[in-house]
Amino acid sequence: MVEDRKLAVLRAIVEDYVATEEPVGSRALVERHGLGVSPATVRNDMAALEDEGFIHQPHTSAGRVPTDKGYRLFVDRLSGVKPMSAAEKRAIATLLDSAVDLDDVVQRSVRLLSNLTHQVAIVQYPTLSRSTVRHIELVQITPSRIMLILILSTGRVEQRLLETPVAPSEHQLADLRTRVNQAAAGERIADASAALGALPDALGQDDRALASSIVDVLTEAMSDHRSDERVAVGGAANLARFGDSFQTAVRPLLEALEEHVVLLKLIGEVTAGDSVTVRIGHEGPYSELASTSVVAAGYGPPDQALATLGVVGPTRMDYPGSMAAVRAVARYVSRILDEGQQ
Amino acid sequence: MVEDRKLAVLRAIVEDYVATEEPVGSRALVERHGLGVSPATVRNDMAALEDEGFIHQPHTSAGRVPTDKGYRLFVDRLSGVKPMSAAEKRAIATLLDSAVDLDDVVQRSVRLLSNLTHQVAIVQYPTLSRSTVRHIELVQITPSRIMLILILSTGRVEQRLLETPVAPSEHQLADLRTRVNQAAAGERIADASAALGALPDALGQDDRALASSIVDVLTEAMSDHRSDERVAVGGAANLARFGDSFQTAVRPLLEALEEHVVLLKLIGEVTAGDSVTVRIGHEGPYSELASTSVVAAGYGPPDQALATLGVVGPTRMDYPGSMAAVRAVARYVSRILDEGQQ
DNA sequence: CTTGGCACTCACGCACGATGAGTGCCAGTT
DNA sequence: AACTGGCACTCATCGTGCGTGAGTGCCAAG
Repeated sequence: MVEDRKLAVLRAIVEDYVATEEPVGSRALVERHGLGVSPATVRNDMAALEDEGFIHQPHTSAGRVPTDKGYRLFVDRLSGVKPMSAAEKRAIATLLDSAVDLDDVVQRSVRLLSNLTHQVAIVQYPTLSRSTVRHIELVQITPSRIMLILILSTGRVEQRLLETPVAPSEHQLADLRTRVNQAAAGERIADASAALGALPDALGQDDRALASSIVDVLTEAMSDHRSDERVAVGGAANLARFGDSFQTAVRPLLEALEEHVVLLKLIGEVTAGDSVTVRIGHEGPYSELASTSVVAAGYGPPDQALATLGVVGPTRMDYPGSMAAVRAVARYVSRILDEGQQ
Repeated sequence: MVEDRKLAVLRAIVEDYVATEEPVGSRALVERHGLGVSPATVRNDMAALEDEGFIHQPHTSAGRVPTDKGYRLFVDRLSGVKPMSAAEKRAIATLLDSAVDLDDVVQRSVRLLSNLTHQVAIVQYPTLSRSTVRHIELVQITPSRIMLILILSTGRVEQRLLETPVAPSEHQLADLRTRVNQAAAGERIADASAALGALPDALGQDDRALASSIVDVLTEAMSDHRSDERVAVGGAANLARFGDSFQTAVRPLLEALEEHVVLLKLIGEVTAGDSVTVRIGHEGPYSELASTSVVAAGYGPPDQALATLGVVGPTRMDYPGSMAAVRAVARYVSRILDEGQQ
């Protein structure tokens, strides 16, 4: 089928261009890949592919380069996900298994992803919104200061310092500790906030002021969007491999890497739970990043994605490999979190 | 004095080169700066300066460029610290004053420093070693799991999860909580570790196993060097301004930015408490970073530096401005920490 | 010690032509 | 209808040569 060969040609162009970083010509194509036709035939196919917008030549008498549309077709229909080697799987497992806490898991994942893909890796910390309250602790630091510690099911710990005008008694504090835990422990963030909100009214005059300031701080900590926006970034040194187009491509990306909100928007909008999402060049929300692609996946419990992770790189990147790495890491992290939570 | 003018010429060369990024010639010098002599005179001085190793010409018929030795002399004797403007001081104060916790202070400082200097900023989190234990909390999460929370005087909170073979009783846990706090609260890390180590022996058979595993985890958390190595990095986008020499200068730096140990070594070794340390080019410990300079200062209580912060940039950088910014931020952070601790 | 003058060096920019990779098209073959 | 060989054409790249000018070093005079 001629149509099949055209797709094979596109695949070959993408693979060669990704490998060599140079426009690929008809002769080189037939030599490197074993398509059993002559360069002239390939040229015809190339002309057709160019008409359809899948490839593009930088200038006359140069080879062809895939367009964003070409990469899209490649990713959707021509590539599949390259399976990870057993050694890689083992490396992932052992590295992540030896993580000691949530922060460690996230940091190791970033490192892992950037090492596996040789690209910039981004891992979002698990969001608060879907997690539940595991425990609330009130600790008297000084007579006029209480530290509130909020422990969530994901293992995240939020702490807040509270100044009190009058020093509460030991007994009073113990009572409050019991009450807030009864109200909030085991509940989802949203429900816990509501339950806590009703708490002060049920108390006597003496406790009410203290209780309500504690509740205020706790609800603030729960709704704190700062935590939702936390991400870890790694492998920025791989940007040095960008080759050409430093100023046009690397600089905006470096800037984006510091704007965590931007990063989250890049990585986010992952559709289903397990599948890997690929966003190619201009498909993304930022025009400055038109020459970068994003490969991302959600992680967390099977039914609900807690957060996302992924890699960012030039549109000319190894999609099958990156997709495989992202998917594998996402799965392992999900499993680790699941075990840690039981 | 002719010697004085030579120094003035050196200063002018450094300033112009920093500003324009191009080798500076004799004519441009006398025009831009008001030295009341002719280009020929300046040329003589330049020749002398070159003989002494303070400047260097990339090739015949090009202007002069400062050497590391030239920058060193400039920093030591010719520049002084450019005072911050009132507006800048206010910006620092308001930004840092509105930080909510230790992490926030550090993150705001990084942002501040990189914005003020247009360079890569690095802030080390306060070290554990000199801080004291404020409180230890034991929280029963599930029957077989205890969460240990270690609160330090710097505001840092370390948490560890502990699996217990047998579920301790509520009363048992409360007793242990009291004991560990009696032993450790208020003590320095090192002393607290020692005091805790002796604790299990003073207990009855039943409690001893549990106590010793708790103590083990706590001492591990206290001696955990991971925490000592934490740093925040910001302003990496400023690397895009490096102009030439991307591969030679930016890449190793990008790599270093991910190796926090390397960063600490770069920033560290700050001599006195308050003064600003400058390390120029090859003076640093890494040959790959020969074309970068570091401006750093310690912060913390007046007598003892808790940690360091600073900026990293090309040897061709605005030393007076950077030194001013680093010093100002270090002072403000010290003050904030001091207040927060009282 | 400073200065004007002068010869000299050499990076930089530009034009020019040769080279060759790669293309598009067409006529012939299967 | 699909493939192939041939051929003319385009054009980026590279090396060469040359003019220009910024900048220097040196020297003799002030």
